[in-house]
Amino acid sequence: MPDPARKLTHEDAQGMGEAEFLQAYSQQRYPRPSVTVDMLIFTVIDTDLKVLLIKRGGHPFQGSWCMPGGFVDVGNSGIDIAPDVARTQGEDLGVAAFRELGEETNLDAELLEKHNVHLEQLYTFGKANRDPRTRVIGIAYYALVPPNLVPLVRAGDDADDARWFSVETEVDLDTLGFDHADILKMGVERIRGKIDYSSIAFSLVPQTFTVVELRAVYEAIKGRSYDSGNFRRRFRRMLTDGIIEQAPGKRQTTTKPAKVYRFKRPS
Amino acid sequence: MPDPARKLTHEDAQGMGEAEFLQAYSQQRYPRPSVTVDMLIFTVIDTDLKVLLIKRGGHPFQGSWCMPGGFVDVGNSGIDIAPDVARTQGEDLGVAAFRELGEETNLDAELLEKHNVHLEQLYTFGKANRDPRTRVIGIAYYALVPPNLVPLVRAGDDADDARWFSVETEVDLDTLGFDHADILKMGVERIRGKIDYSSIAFSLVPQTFTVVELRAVYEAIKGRSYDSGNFRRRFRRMLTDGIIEQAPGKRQTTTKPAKVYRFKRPS
DNA sequence: TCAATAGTGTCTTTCAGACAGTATATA
DNA sequence: TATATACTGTCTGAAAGACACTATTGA
Repeated sequence: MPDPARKLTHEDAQGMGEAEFLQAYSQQRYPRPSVTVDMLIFTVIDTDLKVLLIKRGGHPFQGSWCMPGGFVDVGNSGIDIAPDVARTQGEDLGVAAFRELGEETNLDAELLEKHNVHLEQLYTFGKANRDPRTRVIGIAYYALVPPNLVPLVRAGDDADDARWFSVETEVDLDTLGFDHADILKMGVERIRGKIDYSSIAFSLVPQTFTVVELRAVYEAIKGRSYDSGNFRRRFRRMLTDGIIEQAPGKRQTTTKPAKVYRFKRPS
Repeated sequence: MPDPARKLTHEDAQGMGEAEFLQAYSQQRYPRPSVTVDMLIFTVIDTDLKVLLIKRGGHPFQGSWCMPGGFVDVGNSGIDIAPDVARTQGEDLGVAAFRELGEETNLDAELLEKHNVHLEQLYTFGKANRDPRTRVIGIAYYALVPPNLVPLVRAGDDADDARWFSVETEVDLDTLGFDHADILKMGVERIRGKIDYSSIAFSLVPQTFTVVELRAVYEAIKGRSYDSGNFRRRFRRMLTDGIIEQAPGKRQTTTKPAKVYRFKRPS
């Protein structure tokens, strides 16, 4: 029987059955990194792409603006426990991201589901020394919050530790903590690419929306203007293709009211 | 001074300077997951997309075919060391993937560089219990190996523990170990999408190639045929756009020899 | 009735698919 | 000279950019 605090050799393992092997394996201790989910939370307000940042209260990067994030719950993996205590592996990665999203925005799971808040894995950042405390592997996720939920998010002009920043005009990439400038740049790139061949744009408008509102989302994300007529033609195609449908009611403005539409979610 | 084996509270940390905080922090112990890089190694041979799989020698999934992979070196993070020993954080994530690629293919770094073997992060798989031994976060990378390097890879009909499998006709998704079927499916999807707007196809042909050879790569990855004339037109456009250029020599066949071209790598 | 926004139609270019056809090497 | 493969050209339709134009509302 090998020393449980040392690595299992191939020879050790050879004669064991699977159950016995797993028992022996659980006693080992390898160096392991910390793992976090880092949340890139976007919205579009007034043709302007915004990201939610929080001000760090503690070291390191105390006082710097950062994307929110947190550790993944991995149960009792990798720590010493009594032999008769059951091993648990904690929460799925996507669940951790969803939980963090809820905690950081102060929106409950039901609301996030109901408004089809889009949550998707972006990339995993794992350079050594990206966190001075210890080795941290950070799995970045991005979320797209529709503008009508923004007033419910715990972040505003009053909160001095959580705020929406215009990606274009307010974020200072040079002073973001950790490697969060890299994460933000990659996140913007990703949604810029993805808006053309996916339905993520519909996650950044209210449940019913006008042609102009959808166009504003495209313009905010792409950072360019779209010809009104040409965009309408694309919109009409989505209508005939059954991707969207007209919804009852009209959007009241100061002048001519506009028809509203809704996204027909693929079931 | 807080107990170093317990979590630092916000109050503990409040009065410290950054250096003192980092010192106190390093003494803590949180549960941490294991982290691996999982390698999806592709090539195209005879208009057929192939993936490199290895047969597992040990538990779990003993005898099953799997994608190769290995643990990320995280230095001495997260383990108990004497206070006077320096903390190290190990290797970058991308470096770990490159190292694993070299180890699993038996190709040295110089050769991988010289032949522009493409290596890119795919996705991070982090469901709880995806590995019965302990909580494992697996960062999947995919590599594209040009066919002329394939004879140098330690994997062939003779090796019974490492082999190239046709993704279409030979891989049995139902018996792949762990969640590797999911990883493979996502990898194929990714290169299918990416071949249209990136230059990854050039990583799957020799340094100089004919129109037909490049077309074969497209057909293997997309799983469809391309009209010869239409594909040539696309090819001509790449030529006039300066993406590729003609190379000296011709490809000898049984009939009319074909011109060969090379990819002009953006510098 | 006028200003402002909603909404339509046309011309042009680019590019992909379908497919007919020409050119040139070897056997 | 036959045939296999390399390579070119034409017709059509889908979709985007540029831009002129009409429709409908509130003030």
